This record gives sequence, structure tokens and C-alpha cells, in this order.
Amino acid sequence: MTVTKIKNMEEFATVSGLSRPTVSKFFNDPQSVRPSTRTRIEEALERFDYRPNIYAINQNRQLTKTIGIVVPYLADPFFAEIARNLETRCIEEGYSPSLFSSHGRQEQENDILETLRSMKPAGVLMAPLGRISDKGLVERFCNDVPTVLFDSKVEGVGHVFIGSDNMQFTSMMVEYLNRTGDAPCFFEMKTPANPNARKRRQAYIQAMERLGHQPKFVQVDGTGWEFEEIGHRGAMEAITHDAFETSTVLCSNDRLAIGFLAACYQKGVRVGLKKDCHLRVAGHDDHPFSKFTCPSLTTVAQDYSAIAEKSVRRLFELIAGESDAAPSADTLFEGKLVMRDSA
Amino acid sequence: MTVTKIKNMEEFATVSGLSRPTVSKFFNDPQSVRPSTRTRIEEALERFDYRPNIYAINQNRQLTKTIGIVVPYLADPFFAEIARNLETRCIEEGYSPSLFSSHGRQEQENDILETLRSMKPAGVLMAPLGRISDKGLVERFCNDVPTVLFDSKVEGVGHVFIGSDNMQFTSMMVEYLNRTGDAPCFFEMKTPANPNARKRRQAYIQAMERLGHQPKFVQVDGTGWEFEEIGHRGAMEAITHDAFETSTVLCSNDRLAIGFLAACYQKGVRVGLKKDCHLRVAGHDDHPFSKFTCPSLTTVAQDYSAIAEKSVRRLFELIAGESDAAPSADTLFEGKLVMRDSA
DNA sequence: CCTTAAAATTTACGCGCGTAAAAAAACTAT
DNA sequence: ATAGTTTTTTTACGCGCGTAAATTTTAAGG
Repeated sequence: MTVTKIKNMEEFATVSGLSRPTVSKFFNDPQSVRPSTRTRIEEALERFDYRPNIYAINQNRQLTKTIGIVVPYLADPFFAEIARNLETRCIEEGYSPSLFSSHGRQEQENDILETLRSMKPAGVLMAPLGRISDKGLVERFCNDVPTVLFDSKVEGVGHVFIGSDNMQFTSMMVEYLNRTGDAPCFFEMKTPANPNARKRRQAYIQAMERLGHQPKFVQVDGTGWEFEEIGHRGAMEAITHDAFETSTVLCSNDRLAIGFLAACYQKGVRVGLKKDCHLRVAGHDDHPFSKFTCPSLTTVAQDYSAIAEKSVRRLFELIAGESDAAPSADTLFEGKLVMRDSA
Repeated sequence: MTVTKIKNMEEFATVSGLSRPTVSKFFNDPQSVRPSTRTRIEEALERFDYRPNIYAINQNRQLTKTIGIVVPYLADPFFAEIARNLETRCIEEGYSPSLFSSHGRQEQENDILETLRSMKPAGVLMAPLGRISDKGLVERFCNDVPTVLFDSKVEGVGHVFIGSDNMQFTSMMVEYLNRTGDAPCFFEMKTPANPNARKRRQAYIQAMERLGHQPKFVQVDGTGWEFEEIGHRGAMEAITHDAFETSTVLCSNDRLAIGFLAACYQKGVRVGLKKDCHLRVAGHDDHPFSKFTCPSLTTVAQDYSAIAEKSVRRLFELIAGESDAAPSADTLFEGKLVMRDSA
């Protein structure tokens, strides 16, 4: 590194003995210049550490090299984990991911979309809030910016959706629970924020009917994203009032189950498969912490990295296909049964 | 909204019946124009939804309205929670936060700092990786960009640090455990990534000696940020070899404790205060999930929102104080003892 | 109504880079 | 060496906005 500070591309071109347009070409695509020229620039780059001004670059670009990533609630390790996968994949493809969390609030989600618009991103990977999303606004956004929706689908919105096959998730789990013991009741929030929850409820009902059982529900009040808290409260009440009509409980998601198991422990309700257990409990998602609950949680695993991988790949297809591609069929990943100690 | 699309500030100024410099002034500070003028612009804003091009704006600004937020590992709910607080506070102050996670890798942290440099942010809130941070690079960054370090201090680097008083955390917990039962042994990673862990170890030793007890350690191998996994493995081994010389275990952080408790449950080791319990377990941090462990985890609570609040406030002081202020003393927050069922 | 101060307008330049067109230079193959 | 091709250089314009200086308009106060 030399003392000389390079302010702009003009200066950098001079010190590397080239013209500015050539250097500009290099930064847009190193392969587009002659190997010998490339070498000269790379050498100069080591001596002078210059970086093109991103704002000046993007001002003149119709499309930037930015990818927006939007999740509904980053404090949920599930989304943190997905976001991490997405980020990594984008970087590998030479893009700069920009991460946003709606923190469970519609207003925030709307702000983020507006911000993203002005960022002229090459594309956006978005897990919408779901029920409380501003559908019209999300729809308009998807029409204007190449966007892949993942995790939670907003009906009729967006060209590309990547998610989990909730029908398969729940069917499989109900089937498993039914084979190995009592058929489960379904533990869920009364008004879930996430559309996956509604699909899982439907799937539960269908699966139970198919097996000749009557669906049974235990529903908890509560809004927001503090699912553990809600699950805990709901379980405490249900246990106190002995509200379970069966010895098996299927939770709509693992975070509810985590709260549920904590309540069971506190109330002295033994959970698991052993002879002296009163209850079996299962969940959905294979949350990062489900391995460490007491007992460890039997659940259906979402394939995080597959969803991330596929989302990014579909986004780049969308970006590449000049004309906005026809709305494609949703991609739904099947889940894997993870048999642990709780059921 | 009208059909007319506004492309730039010139056009927008025309439709609002004003000149571009006036409109420009408005966007930089709405208070700087006459109320009647402000109203006219705001009305036009509703009819035409125009937003200044952020890239063009930032190109000509020495300092942008961006605040960088860097955390070492976003999949850790502790950092997700802190980040959420920081984001919210920044937005309230009229800045645009930009969130980055190092994902536990030095290379990534370095890249983020380089990216941030080119973003010309007004300031940066950074929780460094700690031990594996590139100290020289972080130092240089802090000298060039107004930066507040939080959570984990890199010795001798940065002008402002906001964190927790680990000495007080651990002292208090050791004191409490000693008063209510056996003095604790210390459960930790052999080579912790985070400097807080080292401070806690020292504090543990001092506290034990002050109380006339000999410090005892159970140390686990393992690197990375999968603390629950590491804690679980360590506890399984320790229990198998009956490696505890005392009936009380103080974990270096809650995530290790979560894994620890899971292992205890699996091994049939009863944890808690009741007569039939073999072990008491405590942690540090009051992780968002510590309330839902089995049994619920006794710990020392970090004051998330206070740290966030203070960090943001100090950053804005740094930004406001034209000349780079003299290195100020660290701000350390005391923790609160959270007595739950595990100890 | 006139004086003053405050605010808005006009005019004009610059930021750092993308990019197009024409000319010059550097390679490649014969 | 020469014709033909590829790459680089020259030249020049534009992007959308910040911002400064000089001028004109507006509002306020006596």
C-alpha cells in the first residue's frame, strides 16, 4: 500500500497505466479485458486498494448487484438460519445481499419494500408476514421487482413460491403418531400469523378423517411472534383444566412445542414414549433448538438449505429470463420425520 | 396516485410548482422550508409518490444517513434481539440501519467492514467476533468510521465500548449459589470465541477465592457458535465420567446451559432445588429461551434494551462531536439475578 | 407604504461512474 | 510483412442530485 490515496477511477486508471473506460470494463467483468490488462489492474489493485464508488455505479445502472432478503422475524432462529443460507448463496453468486426483518409488523414490511424499490435490486427473496401482509402492496412489488416468495405464501401473489409441503408434513406426522399410539389432538394458535399454520390445520383434519378419527383441537389465544410464551401459557391452561381428549399432542410448530414442553415439565406431566409417560408431544419444522428440549422433540424437518438453495436458483432464473417469466408452479419440499424422545 | 411517473427531482419540483433546490432542501430537512411550501410538497408527495434516488443522494454526500450494524452471529437469538433493538432505535432517529452478520467467520467480518467503508455510513454499531477478529483491521476501521463496539471488546481497539460487567455478573451468581448451596464449578468451552467468556472465568476464580473455595473447572472442546451442541456433548461426557466435584454448575453462558440441561434430562440427572435433585445449574445472559428450559434456567440477565439504547446514544454523540472525541471510558451494565428453577 | 429579513428561484458547476462512437493501437494468422 | 480482428484509447455525454452565488419574491414590522 502506498501513501497516495486514489479518489476515483480516473486516478486509478492513471496509476495502473490504462484508460478509465478500460478499468470500468474490468470492474464490470474482469473477463472482458485482455489477460495482460487484467494482470496490470490486479497488480495496481494490490498496491493502491481502490474500490469503485458504489453509489456512482448504481446510479447509472438500471439494475444493481444487490439482492434484498426480507424475513418476517429475525429473532426466530428458523428465519435467522434461512437468512444465513440465502446470504451465503448470494455472495457465492457475486451479489451483495441486503438483509431486512419486518419484526412482525406490517408497517415495517411495507417500509422495507419501499426502501427496496429505491435500491433497484437485481432481485428479492422474501418471506412475507403472511396474514397481516399488505397483499396489494406485496403484489405490486412482485410485479415490479423480480421476487421469489418463500416460506409463507400470500395467496395469488407473486410469480414464484418456494416452501414446504405442509399437507405432506402434517399427514406424515399424524400417520406416524396414529401408528405408534393414540391419534393426536392439534395444538395451535387461534389466529395464526402464518399461512402455513392454516394449511397444517386443514391437513390435520383431512388426515384424521382419513384415519377414521375425529379431529380435536386445543387453541390458544395470542398474537405476535412470541410463540414459546404463547405455547407455554396455552399448555399451562390446558393442563390445569385437563383439556386434552387424547394422550398425544401435535403442535402446529416447534416453537409452540418448546413452550408446551416447558409447561409440562413445570406441571409434572411426563412426556415421552416410556411407560410412565402421560403425554406424547410432536411439532413441525425441526427448529434449531428442538434437539435440546426435554424430552427432545419429535418433529418434521424442513429442509432449510434446500429451500435456500432452490429459492436463490429460481431467483437467478427469474433475473436471467429477460421478459418476466410466466407464473410458475409453486415448489414445495417434503419434510423428513425426525423421531426423537417426545413422541 | 396519478398515471404520470416522476423520474427525478426536477419533474417532481415542477408538478409541485416549486424549484428543484427548494425541493432538495425539503428532503434534507423538511423544517428548513416555509410551512406553506412544506405543505405543497407533502401534498404533491401523496399524489405522485416520488422518492429521491438514494444513490444520487449519497454520491454527493460526504456522510450518508446509513448506520451499519454488525453482529458476529445472527442465528444466536441474543444478537437477533439486540439487532432488533438497535434497528428500531436507529429508525426512530431518522437513519437507515443496514444489518450484517459475520456468521462466526473472520473473513466475513473483514468483508463486511470493507463493504461498510464504501457505504460511507454515518456510523457503525459493531459486536466483533472477538478472539478471532482481525484486530488491526478492526482498529483501522474504528479510526476511520465513527464506531461503537458493543457486547464483546477487542482490547485496545475502538473509542467507545458498551457491554456487560462480567465481573459483576459472575460474582453475583457465584455469591448467590454459594449462599444457597454448594459453591459452583465452572462449565465452559476450552477456547471460547468470545472475550466475555474469559472475563467470566477470571471473575469466577476471584469470587471463589474470595469465598475461600477452590475454583473447579469442567472444560469442553469445540469451536464455532453451536454452543448448545457443545454444551450438550460436554455435559454428556462429564456426567458419564462423573466429572463434577460439586453439586452446582455455573455455565459460562445460557446457550451452553441449554445443551447442558438437555444432557442432564437424557441422563436422568435431576436438576433443580428440590430435595430429590442431584444438580443445580445456572447460566449467564438470560437468553430468550432460558425461560423455557427444563427446569427453567436461573441466570444473570443482560439488559438488552439498555445496551441497545446506550450504544445508539453514544454513537450519535460520536457522530455529532465533529472532531473525533477522545477515547471515552467503557460503559458496563450490571446484570440482574434471575432466579428460576434450575438453581 | 416602505424597509428588512427570510425564503425561494435561477443559474451553474461538480460528484464518480456508465457507456456510446470513432479512432488508434495491439495482437493473430497468413 | 500485411490484412484482419480484437482490444484499448479518446472524446463526450448523461445520470440524479448537492450545493453555492446572485437574484427575485414573499412575509413581517413599523
